[in-house]
Amino acid sequence: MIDLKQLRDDPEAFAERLSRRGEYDLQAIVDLDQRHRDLEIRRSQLQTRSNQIGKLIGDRIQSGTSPQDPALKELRQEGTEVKATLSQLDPQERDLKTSLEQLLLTIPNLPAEDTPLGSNETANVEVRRWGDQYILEGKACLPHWEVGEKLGILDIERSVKIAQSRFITLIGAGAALERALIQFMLDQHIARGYLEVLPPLLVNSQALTATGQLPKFAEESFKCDQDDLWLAPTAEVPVTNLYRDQILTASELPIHHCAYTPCFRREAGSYGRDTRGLIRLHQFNKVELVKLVHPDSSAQEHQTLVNDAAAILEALCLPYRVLELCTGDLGFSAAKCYDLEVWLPSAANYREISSCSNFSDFQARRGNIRFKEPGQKGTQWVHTLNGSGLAVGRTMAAILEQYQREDGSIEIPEALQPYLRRSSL
RNA sequence: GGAGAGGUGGCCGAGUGGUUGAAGGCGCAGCACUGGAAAUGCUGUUUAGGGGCAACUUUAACGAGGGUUCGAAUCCCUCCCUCUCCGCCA
Repeated sequence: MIDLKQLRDDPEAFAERLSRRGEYDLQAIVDLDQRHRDLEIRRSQLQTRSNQIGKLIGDRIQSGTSPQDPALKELRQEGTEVKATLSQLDPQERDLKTSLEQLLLTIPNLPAEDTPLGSNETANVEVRRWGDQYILEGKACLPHWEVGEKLGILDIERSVKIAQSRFITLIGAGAALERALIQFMLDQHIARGYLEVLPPLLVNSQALTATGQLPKFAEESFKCDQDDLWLAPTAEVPVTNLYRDQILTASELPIHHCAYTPCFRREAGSYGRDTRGLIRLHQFNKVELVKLVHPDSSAQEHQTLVNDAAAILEALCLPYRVLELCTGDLGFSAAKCYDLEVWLPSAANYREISSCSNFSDFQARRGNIRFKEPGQKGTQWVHTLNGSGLAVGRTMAAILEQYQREDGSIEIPEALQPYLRRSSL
């Protein structure tokens, strides 16, 4: 949620910053806010009078006046009249407030001051590369799904029978490899101080609204018909919402969580893209990193988040690059975002494997997640950040290609061997 | 699914119509005591919105919504959620 006061105080500056992302109608919000406040002033003045009358009558009765005394009749009369007016203004004000809030929920986060300008992914900025020495140009390489099927470790066709396209079944060593990757990633993150959680995979509308998937992106998630429950598109949703409506103390920050969960996405609008293999599935496994931090340290926490995700790729000797997303390519809730892209030999290109975002106070406002500085008045919004650490299926894809031998067998990365208890597939 | 209990401040927990934003405790902050700390004592400590340069002021909030009343945390209705027991299932 954007900061309404910030918009009110300097609409031009606000509009300029937001326009770096794209076109949004702020005027409707400004107008609605003005109307709402005008009405609130009138309503609360009347309410004051109503409260005074109640108090006056109470005081007189306390000091001995009979409740039936005719002197009270006039006051009662006025009270009734004021209340009648109030009963008209009240719902009007509430309607304005609701409309205002609904509009506010559709406005994306402001990009950070230093987020690179640009309207689409071509303007993203490469920050660094790692592992160039592992990239073998011109290496003969089967795409991971072909190698996988040849080895009998993944089954795409039969998965369609069970569910539909974009679902996959892992078999034998494939299942074990996926499990080993999950365990390996979690162990790495836990060793770096992240507290593991295993949250519910179904989340309610309030939770999705807090992290920003609702109301605008309802078609991206699977919905349960009978209940107000959705299949979580990412662990970001349940883990961040652990803290919804909470007031933390400053000393509890930062909070670092890691979580392995399956993720469910409808991938509406991506028909025809990445139709083969492990890259784009309706259900995939992911280890997620989630942070709740003090605003003062949020930029630094963002850097370490990226490093913690990248550490997995380095431990697996998978070449990658880091992109900083431009304003036009930023996700709805993000103020700043780095993508990690892993090298996929079959495509001879980099492919997103982690997205590390700083949401500043945007999700905290929507989810009402605050903290208190001991001894100080009032509360502040926490900053939330998260990133994949990593997308497990895509990691598996990268390994099946990067570690592919000429005979089609797969070498197991050294770091993973203790988990899989074998050195090749 | 059947029966019962309950939802109050950062937390626990009192409170059944009139200065109750709400006793008490915990926690937290300040002060005193101490070489320093613990313990102890005293004092303070809800949040959100509006108006105001500010001091300040006003409104709202005791699960949610509605009703009764001049006045509701307290009475009535509806809904939601949690817990316990029974049944069923993993």
